[in-house]
Amino acid sequence: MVRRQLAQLPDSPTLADVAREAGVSRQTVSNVLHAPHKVKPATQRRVEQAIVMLGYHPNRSAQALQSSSSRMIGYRIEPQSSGTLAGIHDRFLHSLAEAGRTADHHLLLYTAADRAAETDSAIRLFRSGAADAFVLYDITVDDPRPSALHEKGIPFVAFGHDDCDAGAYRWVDVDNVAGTSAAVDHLVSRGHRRIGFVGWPDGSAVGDRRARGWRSSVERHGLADFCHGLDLRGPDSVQAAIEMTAALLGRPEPPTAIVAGTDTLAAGVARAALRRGLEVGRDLAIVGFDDTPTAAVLELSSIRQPIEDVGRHVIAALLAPGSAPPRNTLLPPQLVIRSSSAGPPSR
Amino acid sequence: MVRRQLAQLPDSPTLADVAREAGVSRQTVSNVLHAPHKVKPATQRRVEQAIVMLGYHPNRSAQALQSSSSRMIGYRIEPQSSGTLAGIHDRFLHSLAEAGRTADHHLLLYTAADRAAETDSAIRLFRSGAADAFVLYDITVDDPRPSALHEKGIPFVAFGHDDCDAGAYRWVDVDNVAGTSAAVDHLVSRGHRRIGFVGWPDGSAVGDRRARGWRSSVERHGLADFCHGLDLRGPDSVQAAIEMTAALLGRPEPPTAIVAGTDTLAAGVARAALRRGLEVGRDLAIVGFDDTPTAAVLELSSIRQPIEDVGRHVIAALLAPGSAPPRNTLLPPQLVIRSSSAGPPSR
DNA sequence: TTGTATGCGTTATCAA
DNA sequence: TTGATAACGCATACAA
Repeated sequence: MVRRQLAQLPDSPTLADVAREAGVSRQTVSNVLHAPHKVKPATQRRVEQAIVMLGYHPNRSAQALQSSSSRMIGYRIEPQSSGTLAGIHDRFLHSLAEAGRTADHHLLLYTAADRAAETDSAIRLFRSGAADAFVLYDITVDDPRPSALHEKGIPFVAFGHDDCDAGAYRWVDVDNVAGTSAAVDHLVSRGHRRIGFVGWPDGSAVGDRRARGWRSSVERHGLADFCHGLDLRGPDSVQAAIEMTAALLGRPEPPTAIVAGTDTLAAGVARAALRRGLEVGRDLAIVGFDDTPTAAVLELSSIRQPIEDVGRHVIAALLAPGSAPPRNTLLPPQLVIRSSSAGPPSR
Repeated sequence: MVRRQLAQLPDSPTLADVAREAGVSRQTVSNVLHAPHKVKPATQRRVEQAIVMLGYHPNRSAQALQSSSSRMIGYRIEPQSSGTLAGIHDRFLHSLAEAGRTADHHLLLYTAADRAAETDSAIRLFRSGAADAFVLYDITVDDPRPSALHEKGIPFVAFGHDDCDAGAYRWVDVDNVAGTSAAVDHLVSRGHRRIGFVGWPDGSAVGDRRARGWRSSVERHGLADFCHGLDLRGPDSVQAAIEMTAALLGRPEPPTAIVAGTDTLAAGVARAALRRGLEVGRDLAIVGFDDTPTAAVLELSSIRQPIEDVGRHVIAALLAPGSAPPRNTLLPPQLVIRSSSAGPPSR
């Protein structure tokens, strides 16, 4: 009563209100919603009319309390999307939310200072019933989170995986090896033979796979000799890429094409080429990774991750019965060709 | 019992468990948490020990049911962040989540096909008690959402505002006029006199303000004659900016500097300059808007929105008592100077 | 097919 | 200061 007056608006109608309106018991209303076959069609219609008339919506807190399931999926959002998700984080988040919607689940966003705090928060959210399950992303080598959550019996699915404990938890990932591999295939088909790679230092799960894809494809095409020494590593920054590219282009036999581990690096490669007076796409072919907005702006070819599919698979795995064996999923990326890799090698 | 066995793990401890462990009543435990002054220090300690020992966390569903407040803030996430939030959406979302955390509130993400569906979803979420309040962003002229939510008595705060009904709801916004105005000031101080503007067509709340900032500053500096006809508009795309810039640079007296309404447009301006053989920062100065990652990559000067502050203010307004008069907030942006506007005009 | 009783975990009211 | 009881809205087992 008091609340009703304070808020200046009627409280939401409850199951009991609907029952009263329809002249039936609460249980009958509940049955109409959850087991319609148990209710006489006429009654059913009457109840449904009452529901519409009153604008009734089941109270999720009450449902959650009763079922001990909040239908909320926890997701930690980082200050600036890190490494592999930079530039496509938006798409991922939206795809998760969209996939969740179809199953009447919502995303619960939370923040944490670091991975330890992230795990702590997840445990607290789970124990307090605020979230039923979690999505982890940016899985690194020896990531402490999967085992921490597993130990507490907290359901989760990871976007990304570490080869070491790939079987220990459920994950969805994009086939990064196939990505850079396809980039090399593409460049080879354009006539390139000296194809360089600019990527992250060894030791990161994603970076290592992207490097491996480049190497394996180069070898498969029998270009290992041509590409010897054309594999440089550094931090994921424009500046680092500029320096690495300068080194590559300064060689006696410089590469005619460069595959970059990220679009940020690709942007640096392009910048370095321009500074040297080379025209991107004619004098030097470039392929980036992630198909970020920046790649589109710079007209850089790039490997596009099927993020929307990742989101769907993550949610599907999350809502699948936990007893089933982990069905992990590796999704193929797609090469988006733009002008930066359109032409044949000029020398 | 059954659930306990199925899940293979103990249910979270409840208030009753803590009470039993500490040898007190449930109410006493509740008092320790909410009104510690009512409890004898010794009892208090005993209860706190039991809480820690059992790893007790209050059940949020039960709290929500009892208090009819979910401590959830609804936020619609769009497929690709639109217009004004492109490139900085991540930062905004994180700042909201972070600001909410300090008040023990979380973000609930939902999706919707369009604005009508967005409003419908918000109403449903509110009525079902899933969210207490909402954040709206990308407010346009004649935005239907504020009035729709207001009409239903649903609390919300907007990021952005429409001048027409600026007093009708609570909002937080960045001073876009001040942004482009500062950009012009900066360019004038570098010696530029013919300063162009490339922006969105008239009719958008944000775009109009950015254009107005440019114009007012140009006039204030007495450069209206120099800048006559240097104000072009088109869609927010690289291609459009290229075309507009080509037109500007093709004039008998081309501008020596261009302020762009967004970083995307600024990227197009830069591209067009390069195609014409001009060096950005030397032959043509450019200032973008939003300080997106793309601007950083291209070394474009840009107006940076204080998104973290916006998030804080939005949450603060949301959690402030609804009866207080709307205190709207206009935050100043900040010019980030990079090489694209470093030099003086060359001609 | 429909109605009754009970419990989910918490907080507020009231007695002791 | 502490403890018993009711209520929040829903869903389930059970009885009619």
